[in-house]
Amino acid sequence: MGAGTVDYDSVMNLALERGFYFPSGGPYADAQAGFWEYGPNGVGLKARFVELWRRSLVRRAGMMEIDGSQVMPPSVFEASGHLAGFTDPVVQCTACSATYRADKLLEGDASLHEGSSPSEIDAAVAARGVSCPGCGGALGPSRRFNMMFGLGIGPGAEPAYLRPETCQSIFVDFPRIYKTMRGRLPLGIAQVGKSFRNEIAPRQSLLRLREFYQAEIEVFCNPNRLDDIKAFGEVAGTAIRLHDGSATREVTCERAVETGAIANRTVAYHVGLLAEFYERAGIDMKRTRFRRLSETEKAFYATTALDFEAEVSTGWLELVACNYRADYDLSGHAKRSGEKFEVMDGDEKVLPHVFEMSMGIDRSLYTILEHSLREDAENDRTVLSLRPHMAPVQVGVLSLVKKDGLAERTEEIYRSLREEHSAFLDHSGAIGRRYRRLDEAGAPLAVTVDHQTLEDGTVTLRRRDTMAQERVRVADLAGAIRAEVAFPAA
RNA sequence: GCGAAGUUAGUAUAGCCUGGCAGUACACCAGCUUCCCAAGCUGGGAGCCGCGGGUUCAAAUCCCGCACUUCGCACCA
Repeated sequence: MGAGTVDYDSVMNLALERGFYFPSGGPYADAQAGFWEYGPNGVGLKARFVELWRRSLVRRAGMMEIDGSQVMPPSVFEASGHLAGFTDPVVQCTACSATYRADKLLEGDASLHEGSSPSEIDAAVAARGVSCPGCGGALGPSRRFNMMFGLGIGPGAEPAYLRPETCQSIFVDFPRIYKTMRGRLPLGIAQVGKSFRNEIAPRQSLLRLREFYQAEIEVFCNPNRLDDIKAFGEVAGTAIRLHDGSATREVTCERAVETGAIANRTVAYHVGLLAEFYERAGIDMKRTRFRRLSETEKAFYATTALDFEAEVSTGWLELVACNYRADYDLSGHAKRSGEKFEVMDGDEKVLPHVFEMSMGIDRSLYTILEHSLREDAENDRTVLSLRPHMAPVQVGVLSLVKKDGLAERTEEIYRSLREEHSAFLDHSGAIGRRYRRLDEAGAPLAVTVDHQTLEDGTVTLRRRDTMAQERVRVADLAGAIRAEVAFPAA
């Protein structure tokens, strides 16, 4: 099947029909856009994605994982720069009420800078005589639109915010974790959880949400020892696809450092682990790239920035932002809080630098679905070829026919498997229909009980991708499934 | 936020112009059949027709408002 025959709509349809995800607030008309729910199969896929992330990144690189609060006080976001920087100055036309970003309309105006006040922007609008690009009407006064959701805590409605990224608690907690958990540089601290952004125009289901999952990793390192990574050899030969703005070329992590395409081994090591993780997650790596961001695209804190992107039917999609943030975060929190964020690295006292990998989980799951879905025209079926260790349903347990005690025997086998494996019991309808349903949900294996089972204690084990079957003794079944769905390791 | 088009069962849709019992296909459930790949037969469940208001004896249908979706613009740590 050609890649082009699977598009956004067929993934969306699969998601709705097979319980992967659907809009939140179903029956109510005032449900806002940008909020989606995961159904049973979506939860299963997400759980396995996160488990693979823990194995392939957190545990493999000896990181520590925390789980921080989603609500944080204003001071955190003063220190992080979000209160000042996570806002867009907007102006609205008084005639047609179209809204524009003021800094885009005034691009190139030397009197303005990031964080110009509304009055400075109004002055620039007046001085240059800017009017509405749409209808030519007069522009109203500018205001700042902050993308953070504000909250009122307690009866006094004390201000607080839903976090717009998970990582701030990692920075705030870093000194405590480093001390109490006996950390040593370089130290990765990881967190998976929800973040919230008040997007003006959320679109395309999981691709742009107002409430979404992130998996973030902050690697704290000594800026003087960025090439001092013991495990670098593990990924030295790992290929990554680097995109420099015009061309994409595949290089090994080692070569990327030698040629200066990647600044140091700390960055290259983690980028290599990331690439291996996504390969294991079932994304088609030939349709991915690490894109180097230009100066104008970089976030305001980043000194070097790579976006890990995947090609899907709607275009290139950013899955992970990899930023070298230097000491921006720790020095910001040190200054705002008055606490000390320096730590000892051997006999050297350093304020660690941070390399961040900020992963969008929802987008990653969408990409896995799109890259895994195929139409098998020859056998007239739709197949979700998830890697076996990623599948929300690992094994279907079917009776070929219900009578002569086959149903009862099937249920016994189902009960013996379901605690260890995600199993699905099905008696009803034609066997081919049941196989196809399992194919569409991505179940890699199906066990079928037939009359021979009653005679010799064997069942058939069918593989989703090839439709091939073999006979397996019931006693060996759990082991066979375990081997098939095991998580990969280096 | 702007513009356009939409919103009817799990999914895709007909009906709307011209107001009068909400239908079809696939999917789903049960039974029969069937010893391995969406077969067939019989039966069944499923929808406050996006939400709210108005007109009318009567609204999926006409009018108004709102929400959401898609596409384009704009936006996007």
